[in-house]
Amino acid sequence: MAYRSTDRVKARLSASRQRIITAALEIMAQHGYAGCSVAAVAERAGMATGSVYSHFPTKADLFAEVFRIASQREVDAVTRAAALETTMADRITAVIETFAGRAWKSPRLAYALLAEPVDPAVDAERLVFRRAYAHAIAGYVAEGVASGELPCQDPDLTATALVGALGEAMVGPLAAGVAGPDTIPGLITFAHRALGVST
Amino acid sequence: MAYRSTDRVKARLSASRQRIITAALEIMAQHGYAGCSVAAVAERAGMATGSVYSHFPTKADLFAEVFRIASQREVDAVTRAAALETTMADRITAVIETFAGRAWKSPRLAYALLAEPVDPAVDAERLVFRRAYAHAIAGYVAEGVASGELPCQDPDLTATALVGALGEAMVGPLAAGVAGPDTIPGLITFAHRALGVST
DNA sequence: CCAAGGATTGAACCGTGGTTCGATTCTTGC
DNA sequence: GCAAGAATCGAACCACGGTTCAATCCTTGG
Repeated sequence: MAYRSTDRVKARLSASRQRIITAALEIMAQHGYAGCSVAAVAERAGMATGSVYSHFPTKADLFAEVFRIASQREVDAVTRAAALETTMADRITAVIETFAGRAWKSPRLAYALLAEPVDPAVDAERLVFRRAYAHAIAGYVAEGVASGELPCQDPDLTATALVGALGEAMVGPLAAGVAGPDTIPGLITFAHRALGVST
Repeated sequence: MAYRSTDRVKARLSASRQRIITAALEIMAQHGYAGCSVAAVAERAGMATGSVYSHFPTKADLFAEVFRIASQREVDAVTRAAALETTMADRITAVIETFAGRAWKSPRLAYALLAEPVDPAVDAERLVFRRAYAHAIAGYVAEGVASGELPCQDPDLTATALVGALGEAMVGPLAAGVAGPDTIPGLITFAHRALGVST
């Protein structure tokens, strides 16, 4: 019995935490990190500004977690899509289509995750994001090299460069606000060539 | 005679401007944009903080110009190096070696130009920087496609992606502070494959 | 040599937005 | 019910750094 109440408290606590994080994600998707003042997040979460600080020691900590969650979501989507394919070519295609497709659907969020100016502490989390992508892709590359489907190469370097290429090709249009998914085929060709997929 | 004095004043004016810009560049190369408070720049330029504002209306304006100059320098170095070569393969090699080599020599400056958080107004200038690189590369690609040295492709997209790839491959190490020029050969191979240079 | 004009100074100002903290409300256990 | 304690509130606080401006110094023309 004693712990029932404790549990309830904890449940409420994490409920508030959750509300904060959700609010932050929604605002990011709508107005980017720029719109995410602590006050704005608190308001959308339906609480006072100060209350945020009983759940997170600092704004940077809050957004480090927010970025972590959002990034994980993206990476998961990409790896899930890639897992459905068997050949290297198809996997890479799936990676790009998923990555780019999701970015076009939530351009503001994509821009925030990829390139928007943020606190250095949050920026570090973004680096983790990019590295997670690179890591996933590096796995596929290594596999492809091992199976002979791809020429010999440093999987890590290739993957990093590929992430950079994708990011750059997206950010320009995303920042400009104008663009469509019409660059995707070109990107796929580029990636295939870069990896050395036998045609 | 009347204009002699005017000229002298102008000369002094632009001399101060020059000193400010030089100071800003030096501090950027040493401590990045983060170290570039107006006060710090003014001190290194040997003048009072307020004097900066008789030469630039705003900090953002000052650094827009600083970024423009630094970027131009980089792009020039790369195009100059590329111009010495004749085949596409050699040109791309020159581009990467120059770009990366210079970055390794002034990592703090490279990081500032490529990725460090800055005012949005300055960020815009950075976009110009990247596009200038991409534009130069796109020219080579188009040439290569026309001459049949490269397979058919959208030169702009390839160039943009390549700039992103180079940037990403550099920024990680640059941000971490630890790295050497040992990734350059790998990058060159990547770029050659991505462009479709016949081997 | 002297006034006039402009450049230079640097301390004070101010807007922004993250952070704090004492007062208040709500929940919990007796 | 009632006291103890936690969670919440939100207005006040504060640091930071870009910007301003009245006083000062130099140069220039007569």
